Order: sequence, then C-alpha cells, then structure tokens
Amino acid sequence: MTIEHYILAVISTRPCTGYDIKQEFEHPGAGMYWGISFGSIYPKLKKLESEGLIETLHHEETGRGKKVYDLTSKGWRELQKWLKESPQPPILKDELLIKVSFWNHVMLEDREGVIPHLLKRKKETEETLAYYTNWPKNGVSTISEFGMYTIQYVQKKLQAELEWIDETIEAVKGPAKPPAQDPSNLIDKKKERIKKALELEKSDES
Amino acid sequence: MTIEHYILAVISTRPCTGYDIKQEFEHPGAGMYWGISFGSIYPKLKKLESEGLIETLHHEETGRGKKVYDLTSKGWRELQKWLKESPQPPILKDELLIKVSFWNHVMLEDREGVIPHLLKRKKETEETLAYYTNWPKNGVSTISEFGMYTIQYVQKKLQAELEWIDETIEAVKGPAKPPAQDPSNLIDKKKERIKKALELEKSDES
DNA sequence: TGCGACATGTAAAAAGTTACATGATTAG
DNA sequence: CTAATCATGTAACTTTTTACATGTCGCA
Repeated sequence: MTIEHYILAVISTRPCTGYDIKQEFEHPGAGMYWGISFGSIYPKLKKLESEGLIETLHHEETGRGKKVYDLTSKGWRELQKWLKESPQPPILKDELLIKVSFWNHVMLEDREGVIPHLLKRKKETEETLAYYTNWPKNGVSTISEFGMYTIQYVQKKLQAELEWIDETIEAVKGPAKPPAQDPSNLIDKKKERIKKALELEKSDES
Repeated sequence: MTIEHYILAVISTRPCTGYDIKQEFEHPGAGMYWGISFGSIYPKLKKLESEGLIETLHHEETGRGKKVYDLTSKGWRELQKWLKESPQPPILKDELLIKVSFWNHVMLEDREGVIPHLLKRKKETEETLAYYTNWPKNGVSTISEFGMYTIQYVQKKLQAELEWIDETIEAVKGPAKPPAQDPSNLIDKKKERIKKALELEKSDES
C-alpha cells in the first residue's frame, strides 16, 4: 500500500491539512485505516506538492502556517489511474492468532492462560463494531454509497470474529483435544525438548 | 509484531533452518503468516543466537553450511513470557477496501469499474479458503488443537468476506444509492471540484 | 492561566526489502 | 546434464517511526 495514494484519496473527499489526514488514520483499525505518523505525512505532502499532484489552497500566515491542500488535475488523474489498478493483496498481522496458534506448543500446563487474551480482544472488537455501527449515524461524517459497503464488510468480519472468540473460549475451557494432524509426532517430541532444555538449566544452576 | 518472537515460535514447533522459517511465512496470508525476506531472517537468527535464545544444533561442513537451530532454555522462557503478554492490536491494510471506499468519490461515471477488483479478490479468497480447509488434512503438517482454532477463525473470516463480495457486486450492479450520510454535502462539492480541476486543465492546454 | 487540541516540521534511528554473491543437492 | 530447490549471507536502499522542536487557539 502506497501511502501517497491513500493521502490523495483522503484529500479527494475534501481539501485538508496534514493534521486532518492524520485524524483520518486514527479510526480503529479494521483494514481501512491504520496508524501513520506525522513524520510520514508531512514529507509525503511536500513530495506530492513538488510532483504537482496536490497544491496549497490556503496558507495561513499565523503560527506555523496552516496549509490546506487540494488535488490538482494531475492529482485527480493519478488517483483515477490508481483506483483502476488491481489492488494489492491485503496485509494482515494478528499477534492474537499467532499466540493462540503456538500456545499449547509452549504453555503445556496452562490451557486456560489464553482466555484473558481472547476476552480482551472480545472487548476491543465489540468497541470497534460499535464504532463502525454508529459512524454512519453520527451526523458529521461523510459516508458515500460505496463507503457504506466497506462499513458493512467490517461489521460482518467483526461479528464473525466475536462468534469465533466465544466458541474458542468454550472449547479451551472444555477437555483437551488431540492434535488435528501430527504425522511426525512433533507435538510429543516438543514436550521432550522442553523437558530436556529445562533439565539442562537445572543442572547448570547446581 | 516482533519478528524475533515469531521466529522463536516457529522454532518451538521443531528445530529448523533459516530456510525452513522462510517457508513457514509463505502460507497465503490470513493474519497468521506474511512475507519475510531472507535479508530479515538470517541477521535475526544471528542476533537471537548471540543473545543466547537459540543455539545451533547441527552445522554441516559441506556447502554453505546448513545450520539447524533450536531454542535454548532461555529461549523457551522468553517465548513463554511473550505468549503471556497481551497481544498487540491486529494490523490490517486492505487496498481493496480503500479503493471501494473512495471509488465513487472519484470515478463518477464508472460504478461498475470496481467489479473486476471484487471478482479477482473473490477468486483469491476462494483459493485461500481451500488452502486452509485442506491444510489439516494434507498428511504432512503438524496442527495442534490450538492451531486448529486459528484455522477455524480464518475460515470463518474468509467465508464472511466471500458473502460480502457477492452482496456488494449485486449492490453495485443495481441502481445508485444516495450517500449513507453527508451533512456538509461534500459529495456534491467534490463533483464541482473535479469538474473545475478538469476545466482548468483544458484551458491550460489551449 | 493553564491545559488540551490544533498545527508543522526535521533528524536520527529502526526495521525490513531488494539485489546480489555463492554453491550443494536432487529429481527428471 | 540441467533445472529447480535447498541453503546462507551481506550491502545498499527504502520506508516508516520516534523523538524532538516550535508555536497558536479556544475554553474553562
């Protein structure tokens, strides 16, 4: 994902400042927004202006000089070109999934230790879902027909996540299950590896 | 997400080489895996070894010297500690969502131009879903009880995505809808902004 | 009058990718 | 015998974050 194009897209909805663009990226993340620092935004705005894709509409003389940018005709065309290009595959990194996935490889005697992680995510996901549900009714934001479709996607995805969290908490509270598949018996071997490593440590200490 | 901890987690399932670790990251992305280059992996392995978190089990003398790493007792403890820490919020960047979201801000006369993007994603998502469905039955991979929970999450999420894609294609093929919310009339203003920018361009050319 | 939000910017550091260099092993 | 896969590593480059520096405006 090229930040440059995302900045152009944000400006396409209305002329705005670097600070405004940062605000757009503050929305709790569900694929549409993620954090970008001022240290990224301001240099990019300078670059985009020097390339003639955006221009300064107003430049206040007071203070540090608030600058409102808008797209140039070149900027509109670049944005149209980018929108038509096939989107990159999504980038997803979810530490919760990784921790759950590796949990009983490592935390042998502590099945239920993941549950606090799942409950915390449940709360966060409920909050994000509430945010996206209220967004189109807040009386302030502009949400186009197509913007509404992406909100529907986010809602669907978050609801699926909440269902999964509840199911998984129940499953973890229940009895341990055998591995879904382990043709090389790696899970048994791993138990021995842990045991051996911890025994070595004890003999080192003595 | 700290790559270091992910590398420790991968090694926890079995002793492995840098090359093996890279393979683990090749699985089509659904939150559990993403691309990491050799240029990241090998320096990290050196760093982890110098910190005493992993050790070289075998070091072949032939060729470039294949090195098989395993966790040390310090490494096992570090991994346990990390697993217990609350996971970071997920990182999500989906260009498709952004392009859909901004589409009719910019592509005024071309509602159906997004459909190819949606169909392409549909195909990719179906492939990823098929991959995750077959993974626990491939007779080769180790999938623990908890690993299976994360596979269930990915399946749920991808199914929700497929449903959304179908619904959205139908909606886009149907008649245009008014904005879900636009209190400042930004969408009408935007049409004027585009028109003005393109007219300026014409007068520049003449 | 003092705090929080508004507002811009830079330099150094961190993190990761790309491109390159090298060579062994294995399956057809 | 040759192409693909296995296998390690470095240097230069790119991208982005962090930390800092600076100052205004509105409101309680």
